[in-house]
Amino acid sequence: MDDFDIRYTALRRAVIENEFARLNDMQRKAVLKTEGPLLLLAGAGSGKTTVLINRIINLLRFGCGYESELAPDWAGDDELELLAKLAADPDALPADEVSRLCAVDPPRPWQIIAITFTNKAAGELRSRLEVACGEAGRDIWAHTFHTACTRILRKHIGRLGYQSAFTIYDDDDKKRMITAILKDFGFDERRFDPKGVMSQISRAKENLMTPEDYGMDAGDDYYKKTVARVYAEYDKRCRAASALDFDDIICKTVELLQTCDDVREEYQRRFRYVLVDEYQDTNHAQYVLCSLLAGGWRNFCVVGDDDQSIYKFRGATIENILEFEHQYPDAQTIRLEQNYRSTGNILAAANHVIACNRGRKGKTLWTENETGEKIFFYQADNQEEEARYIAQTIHRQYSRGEPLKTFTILYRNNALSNFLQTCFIRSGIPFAVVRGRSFLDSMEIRDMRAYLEVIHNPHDSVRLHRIINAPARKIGARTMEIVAELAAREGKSEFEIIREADRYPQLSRASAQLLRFAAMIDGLRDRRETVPLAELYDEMLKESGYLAALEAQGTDEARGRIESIQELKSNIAEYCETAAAVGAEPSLEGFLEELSLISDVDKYDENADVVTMMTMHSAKGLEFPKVFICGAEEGLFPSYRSMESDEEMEEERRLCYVAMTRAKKELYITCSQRRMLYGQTIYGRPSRFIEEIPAELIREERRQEQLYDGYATRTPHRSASRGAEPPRRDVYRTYQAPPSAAPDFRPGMQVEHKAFGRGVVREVTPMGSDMLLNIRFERAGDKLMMAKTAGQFMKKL
DNA sequence: AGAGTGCAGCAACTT
DNA sequence: GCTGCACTCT
Repeated sequence: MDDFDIRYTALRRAVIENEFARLNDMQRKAVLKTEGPLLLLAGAGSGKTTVLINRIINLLRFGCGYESELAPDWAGDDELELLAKLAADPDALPADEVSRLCAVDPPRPWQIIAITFTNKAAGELRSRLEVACGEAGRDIWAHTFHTACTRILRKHIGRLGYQSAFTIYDDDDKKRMITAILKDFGFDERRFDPKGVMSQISRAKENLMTPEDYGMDAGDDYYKKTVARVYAEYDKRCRAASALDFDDIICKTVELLQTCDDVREEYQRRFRYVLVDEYQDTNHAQYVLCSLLAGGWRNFCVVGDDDQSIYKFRGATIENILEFEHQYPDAQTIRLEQNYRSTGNILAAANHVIACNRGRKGKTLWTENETGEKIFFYQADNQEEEARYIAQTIHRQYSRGEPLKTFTILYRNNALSNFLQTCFIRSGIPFAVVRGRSFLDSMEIRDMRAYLEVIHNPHDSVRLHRIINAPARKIGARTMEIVAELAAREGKSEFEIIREADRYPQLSRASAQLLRFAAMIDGLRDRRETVPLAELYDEMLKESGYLAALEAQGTDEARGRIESIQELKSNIAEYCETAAAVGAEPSLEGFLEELSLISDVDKYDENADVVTMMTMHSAKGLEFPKVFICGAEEGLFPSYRSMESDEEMEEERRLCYVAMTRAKKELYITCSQRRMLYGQTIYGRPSRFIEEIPAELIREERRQEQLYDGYATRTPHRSASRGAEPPRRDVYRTYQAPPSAAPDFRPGMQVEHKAFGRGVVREVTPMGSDMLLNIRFERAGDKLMMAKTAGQFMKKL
C-alpha cells in the first residue's frame, strides 16, 4: 500500500461520511459497515428503517469499498484532486460524479435481498427505495419471508416433487384437513384437539422436523406418536392437493436449498448482501433459511431488538439474536440507542417497565426530545365508561383542532375492540379497526377464494369440499365420502374422480350433479388465461349460481354478503393495476397468492382522518402521535394465560414495551374494574405494568362527573383511593360541552357522514340537551349516534 | 341422502 | 355473539 492509496482511501472515506452526515455516529457506522456479518441492535424509534435504507443506498452508490485499503486501478492524480475538493465541500460536484469517484465494485440491485416480517414493512421499504434509487429500487428483493420464499418455490418446487401450481393453505384450511384426518383415523376429538395437533405440527415444521423426525422424537408418548401419524398423513394429503401451509413455505424452501446444491449455489452467488429485519422474531427454520441465503458472501446484516420480541408463541426464538455473535465470531455489533420518536417521559416509563425483564442484551434508550406530558392513567368503573373516557378525550382534542388520525387505540385482543366500536359509533367519531383479516375471513369471501383456488388448482381438495355444495347442489357428505374413497383407491385427486363420475356406479345417484360441477369449473379453467381476471370472476359468480342463491335469499345478511363479494372485485382490480404498474402480467395465481399472504394491517391507511384501533401486535413497527392502551388489567394484559411462566410474562412485558414505545407525544393507559367479556363479568385490578412505571411519571385522571353526550353514568363517582386529597383542577372538571355545532336534525333528512357515507335520518329522540339519532346509511347500515358529537362529522345534504 | 333447525361450546397475538 | 354439530324432517 503506497502513499497514493492511503491518501485516496482517506479522502474517499471522508467524502462518503459526508454523504451520510445527517445520521448519528452509530447509524452512520451501521450504514458504512457493508462487508461481513453485522448485528444491529436497534431500539424502538432509533431510526432503524432509515439505517436499512441508507445502507442499501450506500451499497448501490459507493459499493463495498469503504473498508478497502487500496485505491481502484482507474484512479489517478485527477481523481485525487477532485476527491480533495469534495472532502472540503460536499456540494462541489453533482451526485453521480460523487458516486463515480467513490464507487468501488458496487453490487447490482438484484444482488441485494432485504427480508421483513410484514407486507407493510416490505412495502414501505420498497417504496422508500424506489424514491431513493429510482428504477434500480425495483430490482432489489424487498419482501417478507413468505413472499420471498414463494418466489423461490414457484420457480423450483418441481425439484421437491410438487407441481408448480401450488396452493397456499391458511390456518382454516389446515384445520379442516386435520379435522378430517382425525375423523378418518377414528381418533377421539376430545383427546386430540385439532388445534393442539395443528400447533404441534407447526412447531415441528418450524424446527425443520419431518414426520419421521417427529415420530422418532415421540418415543413411547402415545399423544406424540399419534400426532406423528397425523402429521405424516397431513403431509401426504397436502402433497396430493399440491398445497403448502404457511410453515411449509419456509421449510420447503430450506429443504430445497439444502437438497439441491445447484439451486442453493445459484442463490448464494446471487445474493451478495442479505439484510433481515426484526431478526428477534425469526424461528429456527427462518434462521436456517437466512444462514443459507447469506452463506455465499457472508455479508449478512440482521437488525433486531431483543426487547421487542413478541412472537415466541409462534415459534420465534430470541436465541437467534442472542447467539448471532457466537454463530459469526467475526460479527460486529452496533447498538442504536438514541430514540427519535417519543417524549422523554414516555421513553422513561417504557424503560422502567422493560427493565423488569431479565435475560436482555441490555440497552437503555435515551432521547433528546422534550420531556412532554406525563403518562395519563384512567381507571374506569366499567368498560363503557372506559370507552367513553377515550372517546371524550379524543373528541375534546378534536374540537380544538387536533386531527383524528393523531389517535390510535391499542388493545391486547380483538374482543376488546367491540365495546370501543359501540361507543365510537354512538358518539359518531369516525374510526377504523385494523383487524387481522376480518374481511378476507368472512364466509362468502372464503367461498369466493375457494372457487378461484379450485379453478387454479383443481387438486385442492380442501377448497373443493368447501364449494362443492355451496350453493346447494344436492351433493352431500355421503357422496363426497365416496369420492374421497375412490380418489384414494385410484391414486387420483377428488376432482379427477368427479370429472369422470359417470364411470363409477357408486356415484350413479349424484353423477349428473358432479359432472355438471366439473364442467363448470373446467369451463372457467379453460378461460382463465384468456379472459381478464375481473371478468372471469363475474362469470364464476354467475355460473356457479352463488350470486343467484344469495339474491334469492333476500335477507339483509345476504345483501351484505353480495356487497362483500363485489368488494372482492375491487381487490382484483387493484391487484391488476399494481401488477401492470410494475410490468408484471396479472394472473389468477398471482392474485390468489397475494390474498393468502396479506392481512388488514397492510391496508392501514395513515392518511385517512379517522381514529385507528388495532391490537398491540399489529402496531409493531408503526408509530402514532397519541396512543391509548386500553384494558390494562391483570388477566387481560398481562393475559391470564401468561401468568404461569416467567418466560411468558416477560413476553407480555415486551409487548407492553412495544405498545408504549409506539407513542410519540402522549400516552394514555386505561383500565376498568368491571368488564363483560365472553358473556361474563370479570373484575380486574390494574395491570402490574402500571405499577412498574414510577409514580412521578403518571398523572391519574379523575372519573368524569360531567358528561355531555347523553350517556352519563347514573351516579357520579368518587374515587375511593383519592378521597382525602383535595380535588384537583383537572381538565375534566372544567370541561364544558362543546358549543352545539349540530344542525337541527329531523326525520327524513339526508345526511353525509365522514366515515359512513350517505344516509337518511329515520328517528330523532331528544335526550337531555342532546338528541339520539337513528340513521340508515346506504352502505354502513343503521347506526345510532348522538347529534352533538356526530353532527361535527356529518353534513346535511 | 340432503336440507333445515336448534343447541352447545367456544372465544390470542400473525404469515 | 358466533360456529360447528347433532338431530329431525322431506
